[in-house]
Amino acid sequence: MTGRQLSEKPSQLRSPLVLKLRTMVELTPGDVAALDALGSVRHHCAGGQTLFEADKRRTAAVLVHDGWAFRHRTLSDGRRQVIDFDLPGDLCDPTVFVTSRAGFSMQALTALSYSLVRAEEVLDLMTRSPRIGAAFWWADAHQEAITRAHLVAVGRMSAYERVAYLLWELWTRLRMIGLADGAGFEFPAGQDVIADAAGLSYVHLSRTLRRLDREGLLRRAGRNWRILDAGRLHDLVQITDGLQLNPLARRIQERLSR
Amino acid sequence: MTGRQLSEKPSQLRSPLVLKLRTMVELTPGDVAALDALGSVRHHCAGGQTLFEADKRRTAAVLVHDGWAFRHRTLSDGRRQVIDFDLPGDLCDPTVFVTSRAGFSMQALTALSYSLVRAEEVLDLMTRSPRIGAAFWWADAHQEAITRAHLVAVGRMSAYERVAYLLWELWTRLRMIGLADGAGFEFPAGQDVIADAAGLSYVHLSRTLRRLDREGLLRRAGRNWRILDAGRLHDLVQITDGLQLNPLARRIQERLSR
DNA sequence: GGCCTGCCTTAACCTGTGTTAATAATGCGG
DNA sequence: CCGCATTATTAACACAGGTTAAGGCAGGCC
Repeated sequence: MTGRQLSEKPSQLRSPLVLKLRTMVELTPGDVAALDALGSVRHHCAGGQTLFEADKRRTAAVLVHDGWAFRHRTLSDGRRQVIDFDLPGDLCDPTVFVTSRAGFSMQALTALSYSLVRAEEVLDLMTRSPRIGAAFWWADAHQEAITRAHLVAVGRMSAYERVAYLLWELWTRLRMIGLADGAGFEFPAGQDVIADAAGLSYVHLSRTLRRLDREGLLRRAGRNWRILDAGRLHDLVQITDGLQLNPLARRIQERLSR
Repeated sequence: MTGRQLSEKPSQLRSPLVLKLRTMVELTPGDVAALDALGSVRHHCAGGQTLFEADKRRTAAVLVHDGWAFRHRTLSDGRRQVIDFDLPGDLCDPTVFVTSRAGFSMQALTALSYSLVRAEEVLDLMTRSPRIGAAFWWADAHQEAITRAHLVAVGRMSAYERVAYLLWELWTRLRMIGLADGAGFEFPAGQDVIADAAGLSYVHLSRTLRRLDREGLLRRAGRNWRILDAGRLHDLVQITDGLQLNPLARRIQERLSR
């Protein structure tokens, strides 16, 4: 829409990748330009499309610009665990830069606009700027924290708590990128997918959502979900680390920018 | 024991950190010397000791030289999920280099010999050598893969499969570092800890281990566990990624060493 | 050697979640 | 606005795994 300018673009027009990495590591204008270039070629696909599959070789990460996707692993008999949802600005997964095979499959949930970030380009950038290396590593660590909390939820929480946890996580992440407000958010996933994320059957997920409704925590109208009682929801959740951004970044930045 | 020599030390005397990182990224003698220095101060603690706690600030990672530890997250009512076991050579967790608070607690399982690797030192090293940065990042990505597979196991596998999965994971990792052979391994954890790793009650874990025994897959004598039928065990497991080392490293190395 | 203490095992029982299947919404193309 | 296909809900039932509690066994200590 707006032409590229020589000076700083207004941040609204920045690639979501830059916005995200920049929250953690202070980037020089040169870094920003290099990162912007990474996300410059846009691809599109329809909802339901598979972007890559587990155990296949890969040389590029997927940077989501617009739409939702999810990553999952499916066992030979069809049982499926959704690892995580991917939102605009998410890099799925940064691990590809140091690893050659995907540990999971990735599928678009809605129509998706994305870029492919080639591992070689990132490694080149790393050589030139340790700040960029740290920023990508941080993005990876952030995902790791999310996965870890997910493991705790699935391993040790009841269905009710687990679903609350998932809602909380998504709501928090969406608010961070301006796609949700204090009231709630649009959640484009079907209950089968949500159930596979929570490690529940879709029947029990439905029961559980109904209970959240009945008890006044959540109200749904189609894909529009409203949080009615954030306080009680948070009480159920307990683990909220892995979601908050992390102030050590300032320290990293000082170290690396010398 | 043996004095430090000017030339290459025999690899048996190398820090397990170097051995591990080197499997992935080709390191220069300078890199190796720098990494060796990281693990030079040894600390010791008794089994059961807590090394750090979730949500507390940290500035150093723990590098295990000898003994077992585990990382876990405990909910306010005492329910506990073991995230992972830490074996000699493991860096727990590399995430600290880009993150300021632990997402979990760490506890020694046996008497432990370890070093503290300060984030600042690693960041300094990264500035000097992108290879070292990539190596640490890889170590982090490797842990992430393990956690992810663990999530799938806990979320979507039956108790029987899940325990098989855990055994397989530990056995594989122990063989990689020469602490297990084709027959089995020493597993110093009590059943309460193993149960919390599998996301099961210790009673059901006991039942499940008995079943593995009854069906001829596993035989235990105290802490000594022997795998009797690796083939059938592997069939139960399905997911084995995250365990194999990864040949992309060669590519990284080429890129970074120019 | 006997006791104590901390595991591990077993049994009986209970409950949360899965399964199957029928019904009700919802959304979509014509 | 109707009919079809998909997705969500509900109900009835089954079962994996949790809970409680009672032994058993081994190792450490006096």
